[in-house]
This record gives sequence, structure tokens and C-alpha cells, in this order.
Amino acid sequence: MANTESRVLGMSRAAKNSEKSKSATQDDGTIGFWLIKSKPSCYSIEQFARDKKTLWTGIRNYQARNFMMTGMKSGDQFLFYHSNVESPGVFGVGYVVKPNQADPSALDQRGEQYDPRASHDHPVWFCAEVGYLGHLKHPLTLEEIKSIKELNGMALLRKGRRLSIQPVSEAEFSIILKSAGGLK
DNA sequence: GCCAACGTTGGC
DNA sequence: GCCAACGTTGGC
Repeated sequence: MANTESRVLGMSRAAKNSEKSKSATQDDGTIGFWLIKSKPSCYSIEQFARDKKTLWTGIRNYQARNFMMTGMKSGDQFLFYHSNVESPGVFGVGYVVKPNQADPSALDQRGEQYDPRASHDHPVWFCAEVGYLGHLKHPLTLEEIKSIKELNGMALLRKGRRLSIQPVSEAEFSIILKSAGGLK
């Protein structure tokens, strides 16, 4: 299953391993799956597609931060979810380039994400570098996700649903991709 | 704009 | 450590 998805998403195991070898983090070699939310007004999937890679900065929730510090591994894949739109849902897929990096936005005194507690030696907040893999062929709306029985257990629909970064099971990830007709 | 469901803060 | 007050998220 993982290998199939990896081919679908253009991430060969060799590519994942080369990313991983650059990472200081250890893992058991399996790929983790996530869902990451963004308001289009804040960062849109179109912008993500143009950027190819970006630092996912500005997360100011400890649970979400901890996922980026110790949960995410290089090569993990995630669903790109747009909230605060007329029809919220999953619009694309990305991967983790490098987790657990100090969030520079916490040090920017003029920025909205500035945190006076943060310093170079004590970053307080952490982020992950992420890369774009593609748009879903047919974006899967929240309404559709709710209608799929196998996805009833998703954090998105339950306690913790407001979290902007959530773990997703491989089965859930795969069902969403399949229901969306894969990538464009 | 409303409001449920949280997370965070701070007095005690 | 409790908990009320407050702030935020995000669907609708």
C-alpha cells in the first residue's frame, strides 16, 4: 500500500531515503501521514504549487508544534486542507522535506507571529519545511469526507478537529486520494 | 456574524 | 492545581 501510494505521488523510496539521510531524526522507515490546514487568505495551494517548497511557520499551538518537532519525519506525506472557505476540504498533497526547525517568524518583532519569549538559543516555536506534490484531481470537500463511512474516525470530524496539524492513518490518506481521483 | 468547541491565561 | 474568563478556530 505504501509503495503504491509512493509511486502515485512520485516519491520513490530512494528519494525518501536520500531526504532521510540528510535528517538528524531517526525513524523506523515507515511513512507517516498528516493533514495540514490553511486559510487560502493566509497561504493558498496555488501559492504552494508556485513555491514548490516552503517553511510552515506561524503555528502557535503546542500540540501542532509537537507534531512538527517529534512526530513528522522527512518523507512523510500530508493532505493540504483549506479552511475558512465556502466549501472547505482537501485540495492537494505535500510531503515533509525537513521537520523540527526553529520558526523564524517568532523572532520577527514586526511580524504578527512574534513571540517575545523566543530567542535564537530558545526558539519556543518550531516549524517544518514542506514540499508540494500536487493538486487533487477532484478536491474532496468536508461534506464528502463526512459522507464516507471509513473516514468517520478522522480527527478532522472529532475531538481535536480544530488542530491545524493532525495525524491521519495510511488508510484514511489512501481513501481520500482514491476518492479524489488521485493527483492532477 | 453566530456560536460550539476547544486552548490559554492568570488569580487564587 | 483548579477554574473562570477570555481568545481562537472554523463550520455554517
